[in-house]
Amino acid sequence: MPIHMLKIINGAPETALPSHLQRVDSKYLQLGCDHANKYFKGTVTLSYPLIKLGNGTDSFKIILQDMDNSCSRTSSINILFLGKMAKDCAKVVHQGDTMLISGFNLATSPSASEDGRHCCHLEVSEEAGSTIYPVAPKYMYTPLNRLKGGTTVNLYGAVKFFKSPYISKGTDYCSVVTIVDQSNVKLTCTLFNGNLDALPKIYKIGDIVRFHRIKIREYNGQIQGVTSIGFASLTFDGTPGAAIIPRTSSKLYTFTDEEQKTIEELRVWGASNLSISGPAVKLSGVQPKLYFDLTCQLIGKAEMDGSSFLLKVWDGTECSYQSWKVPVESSDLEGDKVLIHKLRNLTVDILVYDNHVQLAKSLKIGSFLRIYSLRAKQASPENQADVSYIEFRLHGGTCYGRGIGVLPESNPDVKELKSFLDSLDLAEHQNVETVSSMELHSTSDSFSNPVIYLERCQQLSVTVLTDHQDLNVTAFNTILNNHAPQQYRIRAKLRTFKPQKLYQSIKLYCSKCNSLQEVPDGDDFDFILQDSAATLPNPELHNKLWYDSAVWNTEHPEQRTIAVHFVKHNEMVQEPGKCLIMVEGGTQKEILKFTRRFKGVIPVRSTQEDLELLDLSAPFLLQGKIRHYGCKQCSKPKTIKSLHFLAEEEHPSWEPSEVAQILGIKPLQYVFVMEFTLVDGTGELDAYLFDYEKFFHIPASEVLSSDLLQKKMEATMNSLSSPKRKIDDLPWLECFIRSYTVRDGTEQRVCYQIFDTTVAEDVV
DNA sequence: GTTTAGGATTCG
Repeated sequence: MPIHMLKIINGAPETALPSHLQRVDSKYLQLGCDHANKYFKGTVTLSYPLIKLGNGTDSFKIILQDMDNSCSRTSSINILFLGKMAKDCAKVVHQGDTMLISGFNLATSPSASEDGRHCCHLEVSEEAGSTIYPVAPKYMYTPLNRLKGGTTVNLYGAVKFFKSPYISKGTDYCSVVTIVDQSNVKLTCTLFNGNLDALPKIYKIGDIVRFHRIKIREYNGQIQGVTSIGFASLTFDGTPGAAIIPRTSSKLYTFTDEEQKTIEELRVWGASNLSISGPAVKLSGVQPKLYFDLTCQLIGKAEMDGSSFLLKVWDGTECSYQSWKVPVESSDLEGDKVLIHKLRNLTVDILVYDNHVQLAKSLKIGSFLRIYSLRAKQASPENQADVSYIEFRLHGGTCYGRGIGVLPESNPDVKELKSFLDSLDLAEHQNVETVSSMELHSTSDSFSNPVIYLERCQQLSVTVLTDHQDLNVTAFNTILNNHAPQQYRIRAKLRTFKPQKLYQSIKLYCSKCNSLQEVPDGDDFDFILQDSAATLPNPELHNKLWYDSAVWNTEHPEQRTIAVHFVKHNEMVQEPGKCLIMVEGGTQKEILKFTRRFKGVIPVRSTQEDLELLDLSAPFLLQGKIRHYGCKQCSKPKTIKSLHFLAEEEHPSWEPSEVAQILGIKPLQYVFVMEFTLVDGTGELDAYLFDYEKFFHIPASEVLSSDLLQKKMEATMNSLSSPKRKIDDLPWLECFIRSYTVRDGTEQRVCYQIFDTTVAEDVV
């Protein structure tokens, strides 16, 4: 390249100039003289547009003035750049520039009589062996707090914000850059150029830019910078101490030692005055609801519709969340199909929209990209809040710098990414395939086919997670190898469950002593009632201050005395719907009749001093169809008298828990206890369901007394699993499970329990 | 020597 930048310090150009060259005064530029070891020095007073000559050669004409002999008429001379040099110089030569030219041809100027300049002109071309030494002008840089509208200035600044060049609605690329300097004043510049390379190559907040010939003007009361003719820029990495390598498309630029100092000072200032983000987010670290910049490699792309475009990218890490797969015909996908399939667990699909489509189309497979302000959106199919996955979208517009930038291979981040990608053992990320490829030979079950397995992972689950949405799905083969206790999110199918007779799943649980017991059946209650009927009601205990009593005798089928005590409120017996009663001597049938009319029924018997509760195998309270039991081990029943404290409350609610507490009863809770045998394609495990009502959306307490609820539960279980259906046809369940250890004799065993999981509403 | 955009996210 015969254009050599000349470093000029204190106006002395000789540093980089070959020693054999000698300066020639314009008056000695004469035909017939030997100029082989001469150079001409001049300043550009005028430049003409680049034109093509009749023979197709490019030609660029400027006028150089020898400023040291400017009084002479011949000090102005026409210079003709020809061929490639014309093109190169037309881009970089500006009025006011000073340059040295050697190896030129001298020819008679055809226009000398009209323009009054030197009678010869210089022809400058590669063919002639010309070399140009532009002289670095002494550029002045304006601090950002000294800017005035209507001027064209040179600036230095640290990048506070930028939009990577994008295709504007006009004819050019556009890049918006906000810079700031030590004056803490910022300037937003709107830069246009039809040539992408002419815009600054900014990759990160904190990069340092140098703008030459940027126009300052006012817009909406604010100062802004805009590109003007001759705009040029240099960009430097903003990391303090990093090598100072200018990024520019310019073949020709000045750069002095002094400027190195400016850059380093700005770097250091920026490091503590700009919000420079921490380590870049990798796919493995992506969090939902996040906007982030992704540095990645493009491995596939496909046109979707006019307003969206698919990019398949990877960064060598596996996204820790399930990410969406955009359905696309293989034939519509550009890229190496084998590679795309091989990397399918490591790639993510990104849909880019609107204005980004055009740029996306032009991206080359294999190129390294930085996608700015990419949205990681957590999404779920309708009514399936538990099935969440991440959608990667680059929304339309350029807000917050949203866009796509192509990074050169020389970029340090790209170098790092490349060597990381090269170091990857891809087999590690294909465990699904490894496991199933063996199984594929023995079964056609698509459950073990990796592709279908992955597709299935995106299918709806019949269960919903009520918490821990951020947890990732863990495969059974991992869980089964881990130590307890841990918590996992799983995705599996229900191969079978116990008990098959669903009513047997209802148990009574004491949260104090952790005991589980069967729900007593009606016969037990009958037996206890009969036993207590042998004790006659004590008349001394009738009609107390806080209850009224009614007593009657029955003859058939046997002789009995029944006493009903109506608990009063404000010295009045309340309407039946609000009234709690205590019953002595009744049968189960009679008591159940009372439960239909009264707020609550407490079966009691008389002692000499007070009424007391029956044996705790009988319910201590019946409300509606629900029988409330107490724990025999943990309860210390008190006499019934204590109940009047509740009766005196302003609005006695007769909540079972309150009744229990005042009577010294530790109430038992109804629970579903089931064992689910789950399979996920990588293994099988048994997990207990221990649940009051959340899982089935049915209170365990009500199931035994409701045919309807039992049918509902049966229907639910049928939809989750059925021995008649193939495992393939069974739906997915997404659950949280926790592992824990139990001592089984001398051995420790790991068990699993389902929690924070419910059956999806539309399944029930 | 025009226009583009002129910072400030969420639909797909």
